[in-house]
Amino acid sequence: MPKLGMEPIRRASLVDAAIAEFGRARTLDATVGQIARRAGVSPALAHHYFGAKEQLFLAAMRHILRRFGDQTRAALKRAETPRARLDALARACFQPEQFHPEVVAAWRNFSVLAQTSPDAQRLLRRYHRRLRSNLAHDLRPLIGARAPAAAAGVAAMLAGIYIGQALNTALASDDSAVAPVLRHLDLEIAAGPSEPSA
Amino acid sequence: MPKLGMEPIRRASLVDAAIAEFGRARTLDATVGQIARRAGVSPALAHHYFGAKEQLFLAAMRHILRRFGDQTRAALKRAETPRARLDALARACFQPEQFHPEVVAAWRNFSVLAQTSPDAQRLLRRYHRRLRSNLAHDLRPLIGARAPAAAAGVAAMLAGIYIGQALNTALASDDSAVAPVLRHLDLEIAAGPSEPSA
Amino acid sequence: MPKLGMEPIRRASLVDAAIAEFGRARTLDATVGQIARRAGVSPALAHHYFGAKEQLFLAAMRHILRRFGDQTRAALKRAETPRARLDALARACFQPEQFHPEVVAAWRNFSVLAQTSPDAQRLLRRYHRRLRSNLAHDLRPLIGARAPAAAAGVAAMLAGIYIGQALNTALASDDSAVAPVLRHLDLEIAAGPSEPSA
Amino acid sequence: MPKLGMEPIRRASLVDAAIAEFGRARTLDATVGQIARRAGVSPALAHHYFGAKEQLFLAAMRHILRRFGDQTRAALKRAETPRARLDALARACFQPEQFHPEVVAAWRNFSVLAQTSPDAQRLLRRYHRRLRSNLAHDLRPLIGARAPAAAAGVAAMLAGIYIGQALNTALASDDSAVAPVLRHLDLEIAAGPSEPSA
DNA sequence: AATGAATGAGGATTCATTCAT
DNA sequence: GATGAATGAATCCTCATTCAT
Repeated sequence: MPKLGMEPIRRASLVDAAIAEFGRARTLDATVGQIARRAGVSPALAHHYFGAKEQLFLAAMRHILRRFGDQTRAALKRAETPRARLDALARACFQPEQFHPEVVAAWRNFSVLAQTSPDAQRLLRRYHRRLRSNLAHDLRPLIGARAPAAAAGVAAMLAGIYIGQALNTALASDDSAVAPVLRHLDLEIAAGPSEPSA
Repeated sequence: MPKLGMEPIRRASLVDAAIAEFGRARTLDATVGQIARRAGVSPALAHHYFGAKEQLFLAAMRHILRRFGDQTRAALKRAETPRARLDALARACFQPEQFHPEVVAAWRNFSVLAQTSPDAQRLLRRYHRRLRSNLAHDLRPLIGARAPAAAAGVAAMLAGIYIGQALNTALASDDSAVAPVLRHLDLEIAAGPSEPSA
Repeated sequence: MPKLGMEPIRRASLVDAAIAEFGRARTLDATVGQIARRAGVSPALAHHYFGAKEQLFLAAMRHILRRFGDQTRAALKRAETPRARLDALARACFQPEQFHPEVVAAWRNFSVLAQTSPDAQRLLRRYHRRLRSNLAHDLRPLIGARAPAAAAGVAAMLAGIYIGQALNTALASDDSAVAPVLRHLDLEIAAGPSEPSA
Repeated sequence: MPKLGMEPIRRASLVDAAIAEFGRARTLDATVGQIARRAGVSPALAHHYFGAKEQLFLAAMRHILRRFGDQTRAALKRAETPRARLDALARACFQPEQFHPEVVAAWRNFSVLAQTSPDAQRLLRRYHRRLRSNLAHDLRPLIGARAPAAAAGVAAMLAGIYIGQALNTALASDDSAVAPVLRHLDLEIAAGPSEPSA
């Protein structure tokens, strides 16, 4: 019983199914067939709406990134001082959702896909750029010209902790994850603006 | 013309071929056939010696990790103070070889493989554990009880920077890569042992 | 906004689109989807009007044959002697339009289709029969009873030259194409009616 | 029970199966699966030996052309005068084998394939070139400078008759097929060398 | 009159792996 | 010790076609 206006519904449910399937088949090879079956449609429909597997993967990752962005923005709005905003940013990266198996797997998929797909690479780089730029923006009032370099350090630490956590099957609470980052922020800020950064 | 004692030679050349093939096919799908062809043998021989593709991949990664370990130990031997050893450790992670395309690709392969292969996961965890333990060992004389927590932060930053670098096609010189880590070490050490870590 | 009387318009535009698409995809696999898109309608509409892909292909070929027939008849009307009519017939087969890529491709499609579709086969045979009959009609005053056999020879040469030309990407001017045929006509006519044909 | 030295056997049987399958599925879409099944092997083996469907098709056509060439050369050897050789050439084109359904279908396949495959196009052109050159070689002693033009006419007639015959399901005996060509040869030769060809 | 929705069937191709030699 | 032979299983993708709207 075909109905009109199904496109957005199908797209969304295929994207959801893709993410869920990433989590299940920890391997990268979530197939179009599996995803479609989970979404309750035929594989042909997935191709009809997304054109190719890669596009479906990309759409799934965009979905995750969009949600991450929304949460981050919301957290930033609630913070009032630069330091509070930096904390919020760090904590946003380690929200429980980010450690759901399917999200972790999606990130892994994504970083692999970025090796071959220019679209994925662009998306991934944009994400990193934004994160660094956000960090630098709030570091500037506190440490001045050293902000960009410090932002890079913080961003690296965030990324490193994320994959470290993602490697352990038992995932730590976000608080223990975020601690080293907060510590690093403390140290950088305490060092003050005068000191030249490497 | 079968010869005696070929086993170690064949194994080594298959491992080399696997690593080389990882670099060529940026995708994960280096096939047994391609690897065998590069090694100048039949795919059947690869199975004969390694049993399965996964084992060949693992052997390749072990090879890379062993070389990394050797280089690290050598560098540590040349350093005399704890701080010098910490520097050496950090620099070892960013030696040019670590950024050769095939090594980067091998790491990526490896982290994916670790999701499904218990052997790979064990190997990967052991590597991380050793790195953190090495760092903590040399941090202890400088900052005391805070050493383990600080080691985790440093290790995370190392990992984060590595993937960040690996994502860029144009790879930075190891000096700019190591800078944020040295900076972090400076800050942690300057803070001294008294201060409690988060 | 469905309108009345759209049927002939849609049919015509689908037929045109089919022919155009034959030219574009040199392969036989012009798909219903591509044709419909080019015609600015949905694939479902093509089925609505033509029932099946094959019927659409047939309609396209009928369209081409009808145009060819019209041009031929017009050329014949302008000719006054039997010999002039034979010339006109030969030249009609090599009019520039017959070498437009889409027409060449349509002929190829058609001759393939004729292997499986009785309708197409019937159409193709009728075309050949008419051509031979036309040739024989004008040969009879010149060579008498040998006319049918000679017509077969001329028709064969016409067909052979057409595919020969169609095979070369650079298509010769119609004059060089028609020359062997005119030559053959000259010879047959010069031989006169008395001589028995094989 | 795999045996050694199977490659040539498998290749040959796949080529045979392909030709047979061309005849059965009058359509162009003889699938690799069908061909492989007929040859008693898996589709994967067909790919193993031929790399791709197109190459298998090409090999099949080369096989047919080679046989045709062999027969032609044999017939030419038995002929002693130029005229006898021309007759032999014409008759060779219409030997019963050339009208076996699978051979007719292979030719059709081939001419379609030539639209998209440079390899097929090259092969097809070479065949035509050789035929014309053979004809011209034996026409020269009889009609001098007009030989090339006359050869083109004869070749066209041969091709035209072939497809004409191939279109009829009931295939005529080779004698009635070759008659118009012999007739044309008679006329051209009777006209002698002096007359300029168009 | 027209279409968006949906699919079943199928097809080329790839690949790890097995086994007799 | 080494390999050629062979395949089963899987995957992405395409397309004509149908149907409710």
